[in-house]
Parts: sequence; structure tokens; C-alpha cells
Amino acid sequence: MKLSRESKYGLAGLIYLARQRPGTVLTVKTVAAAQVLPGTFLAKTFGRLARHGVLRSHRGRRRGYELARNPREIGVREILEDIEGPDLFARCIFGSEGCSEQRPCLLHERWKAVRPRVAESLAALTLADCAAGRTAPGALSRMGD
Amino acid sequence: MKLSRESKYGLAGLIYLARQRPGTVLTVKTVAAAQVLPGTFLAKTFGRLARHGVLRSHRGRRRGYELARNPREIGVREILEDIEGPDLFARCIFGSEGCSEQRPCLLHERWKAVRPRVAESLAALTLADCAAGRTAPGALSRMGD
DNA sequence: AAATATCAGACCAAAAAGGTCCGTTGGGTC
DNA sequence: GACCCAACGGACCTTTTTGGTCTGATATTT
Repeated sequence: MKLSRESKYGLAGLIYLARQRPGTVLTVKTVAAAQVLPGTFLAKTFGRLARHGVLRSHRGRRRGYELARNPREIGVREILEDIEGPDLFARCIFGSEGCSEQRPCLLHERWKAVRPRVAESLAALTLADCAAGRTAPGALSRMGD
Repeated sequence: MKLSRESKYGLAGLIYLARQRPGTVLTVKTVAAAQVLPGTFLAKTFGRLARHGVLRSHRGRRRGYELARNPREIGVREILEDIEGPDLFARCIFGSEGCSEQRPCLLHERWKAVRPRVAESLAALTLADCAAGRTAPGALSRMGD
């Protein structure tokens, strides 16, 4: 019932990017330094986010990452699925592979009913929302605990 | 976004008890054998559930555990909170201790809104429901994956 | 050609989860 | 009273997951 630290880092990095003027390209090192995150770790996460089309990467002179799309079109759900795995809101609450419609686990029906609400709620929340501080101003710099 | 295996075991054990006639006292070993669960591990869980008033323990001749209350008055939420910790549906989605109303994390507001729905849904689901097979008949014996 | 940061994967470390073991306790039986 | 058995609690070990580092190669502009 909790998300990994990697999700937190990734989200923090993306929000930082979303707060720059559109089209800004920043290096992982820069973002990591600004947000006080482990840089080499964030690099992996950013790489993955680029592969999934949330970020766009650049090499050569204008190197670094930029948001691939408008922040209001990037949902938090999507981001979390990229980082935690695509089945984040689809899999069994006990993590059983064998759990399915045909072979439901003990909480299958209940969880199936609740899951979409969680997913929808996070899908409706966009990077722009987070960046705008609708979450809470200054939250980024206090995420070290 | 998932529950521990211990919760699964505990739940399975409780449901097995709920399926006996009311007042039946069974030893951990018996329950573990019936459900094919690691017995010594389940023992710890049952101990905790007894301390929290879900089970009642007996020593001496009529030894073992019985449900402390009627299965229709034991909610799955309560059970999970006993096993996973009382703050299961209260804590930060990122697991941050520092996250609070005053110092909200990035997803604080969203998660705060979703959380109660999850908790309520599981509170409404009782042991009796599970035992009655409203979850799905035979789910118990297939929980080994 | 030099410089620099992306990129992928191997690799290592720390922490959490899963599971065992063992000594003690306490009621019941003989 | 001695003995039996499982509850009880904590210490302890193992495995898995997570968090994090490093290395070598690649791409792109100066």
C-alpha cells in the first residue's frame, strides 16, 4: 500500500522540469542537484521515462531531457505505471500471478472494485497540477524523509 | 500497492476458522496443515490477532484458537490493520514519516481523498462474507502462488 | 578528434519480508 | 507433583526487493 522511493524521485524530477519554461532541456545532473536526489539513480528513471514517451532525450550539444508533452497532458497515473510497472493498477492485491477472474484470490472482487477509483484519481491529476502547487507549495524540497 | 503474504496467510487461517461451527477451537498446527501454510509463521500472526481481540487463545486441554467474535462482526479492514500495522490506511503513500497536513507530500491531497474509499470497502467486507464464499468458492486452496 | 551526457546493463549494499528456532509459561491430565 | 502440549515472545537466519553505484559504449555538436 505504498509507492517506491523511485516513484517519488521520478515525480519530483518531472515536476521540476514542468516548472521550467516549455521546451527547456536540463541534464539529469542539474535536476538531481536542484532536487537533492541521487543523480545516477535518477538517470535510470529518466531513461525509462524517455523510453515510455514521457520525456524526450537529447545528446550532443543541447543535451539532457525535456518533457515530451505538455504537462497538462501527462497524468500521474501514467508516470507511476512507467516506473512501478504497467500493471500497477491491474495486478492482484496480494501480488499473486495466479490470481485471475477464473481463479480469484480472497480479496479479488473487492479489490477489483476499488482499484479503478485509485487509478482514475491519479490519472486525472496531471504534472501541470503538481507543478502549479495544487498539491502543496514547497512540497518538493521537503521530500527527503 | 500490495499486501504482504502474512496478510494472506492470516486471512486464510481466519476464514478457515470461520467455516467451522461457532466456538470451535483449533490449534495453529491444524489450521496450517489444512490450509498448507508455514505453521510457525502463522503462529506469530495468530498471536498478534489474539492480542488485538480478533482471536481468543486457549491453553491447557482445550488448547488452540477460536474466533473472538461473530464472523459477521469482524471486518477485513480490522484484520489487515492488525497484521500490516494500524496506520495501513492512514499513512503517506510514499511512506514518509514527515508527510502531514502541514507538510504534505506530492500526492498527499489525492491520496487522502482515495484512501478512505479503500478502507471503507474493506471494512464492509466481513469474515463471514469471505467464509461464505462470496469472494469465490475454493479460493483458499489456491492461494499458494 | 575532444568533450560530454545519454543509455543499458551488470553489479553491489541495505533494508524489508518471509520463515525458523528455542526457551518459557500455563492449564489439564495422570 | 510430574508431565504434556501448544501458546507465547523474542532472537535469529534467509531470501527477496529496493535503493544505489559503476562501467563501457554511443551519439552529437564544436
